[in-house]
Amino acid sequence: MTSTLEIIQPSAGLDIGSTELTSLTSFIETFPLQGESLYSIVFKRNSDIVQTQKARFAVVNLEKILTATFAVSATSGFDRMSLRDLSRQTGMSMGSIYSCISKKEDIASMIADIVRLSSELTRQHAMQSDSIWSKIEQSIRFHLYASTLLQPWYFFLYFETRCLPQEQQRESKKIELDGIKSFEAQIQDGVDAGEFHTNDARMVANTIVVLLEDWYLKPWKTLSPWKANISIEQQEKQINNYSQSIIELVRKLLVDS
Amino acid sequence: MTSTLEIIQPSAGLDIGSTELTSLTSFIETFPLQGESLYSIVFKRNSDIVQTQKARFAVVNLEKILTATFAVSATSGFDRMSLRDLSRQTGMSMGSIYSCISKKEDIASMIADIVRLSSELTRQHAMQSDSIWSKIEQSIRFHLYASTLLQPWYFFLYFETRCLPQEQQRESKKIELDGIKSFEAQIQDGVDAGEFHTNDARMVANTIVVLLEDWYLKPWKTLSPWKANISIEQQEKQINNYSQSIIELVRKLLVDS
DNA sequence: ATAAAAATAGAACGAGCGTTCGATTTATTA
DNA sequence: TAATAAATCGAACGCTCGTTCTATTTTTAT
Repeated sequence: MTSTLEIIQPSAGLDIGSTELTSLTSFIETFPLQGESLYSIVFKRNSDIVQTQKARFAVVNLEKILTATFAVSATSGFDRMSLRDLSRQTGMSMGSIYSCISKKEDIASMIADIVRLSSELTRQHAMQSDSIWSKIEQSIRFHLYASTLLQPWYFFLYFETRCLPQEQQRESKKIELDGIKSFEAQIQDGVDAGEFHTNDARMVANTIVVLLEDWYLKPWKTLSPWKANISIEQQEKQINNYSQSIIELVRKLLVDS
Repeated sequence: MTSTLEIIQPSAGLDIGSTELTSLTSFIETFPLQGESLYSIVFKRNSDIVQTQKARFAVVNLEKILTATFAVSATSGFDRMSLRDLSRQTGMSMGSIYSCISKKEDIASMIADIVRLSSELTRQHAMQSDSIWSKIEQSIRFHLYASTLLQPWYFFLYFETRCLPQEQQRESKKIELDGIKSFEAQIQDGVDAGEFHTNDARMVANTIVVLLEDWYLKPWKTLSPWKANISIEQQEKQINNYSQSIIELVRKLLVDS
């Protein structure tokens, strides 16, 4: 059996479009990891684990399982969530659940896989920009958009990393470090080109990353009160406020004085 | 039985000194929540739970239990840590463990209690400064010092909040929000007094808080490579670097331009 | 409509959990 | 030093967990 870790082939057929992103609405038009196709992707990328053969059944059941996992484990944690809880919440029998997974841990692995894929897409998108500043700005925007649409997924991976096999735990840490390094490199490029001024590129990079994390980790902060069924327009407004706040903050740290 | 939550009486006998803090070394001289006395405090504050009567035994055993809890749950999480793990790690029998606690959850409650107490001390300390800027700077320094000495405690509470009873969960969230509000109010004071310039005091406050959290949450970031037995001098150096970085960052956001 | 294949159901199993409790050892007191 | 109290021990209990497995139902193909 191939480990989930190895199956990551982010560029495999997924197109993220090439336009400059300026709104959540336009992001939604191109981002592949959402709606029904999200669970189709989960199904395809875990075909070695999922015993159910017909996509029609698998996609529906994976959605049930993952949605219920987010709901239950957000309050009680993945370890405390029993598969009987899951069975109750989804209305599926044990047998059905176990035809989508081979063991409980698989659920966490599938989630981790999608978040890693999303991170990979973020990186790819940023590389398309030409100017240094635009690269930074687009990285921030794309990350905020993606982590908004996939909020429960990002949240889960952050808090339940310890439920993954060690290899995947290390991979998750690595992704965060890569994110910091990537911002740091871009900032350093700007400094070298005379566009920015700072003597602590890493600190600025790190600040960006923790502010991005804060967005999906703390929906309860008054910064972005996460209501159940908030309208797209309101979401657009909030996310624009926050991305503008981050971008202005970074500009102050890099450009002023 | 009194709930752990109600027992918090931070000012009860604990003196935190009144000098301006400028180094970890000087902090260590006055901070009460460290060394042996830390576990004496744990014992006293949980006398309604701990069945062991003689402090001589209780303090030693509480230290064993909590130390082992930090070690085991840092990698596998509190839920996965069985009391048999704990028994093996501490060399204590089940009976001994259960004379310090009445149920597993008590361990988490005791830790939460100390972190809350530490947060309360931080707030008290900051209020002693006279100038606005000094209040902010001292809050940052005190928080970094305290969360360095109590790193496993802070880390545990952040990741294991969900193991606590709901009432205590809410209390933990509240403490973070209070921290943000407190910084925000101080910044706003500065703006009103004409000392600072910003149109987003909350964003700056929030940035400070997430950077402070980052310090104890991510010891593996190259920012502060957390070695097992790092010398006090090295720790002093690292913590000074980081606090200077935060303070300079805040200064740029509030003072420049 | 019938036969084959796939999906679903839920009872059953063994392992490991948190917790209890009486026996035993160690410490304190007179 | 004997008597009492406190601390420690670890086997035992009941329960819930992840997982398995066979019978049954539903879907698909002929």
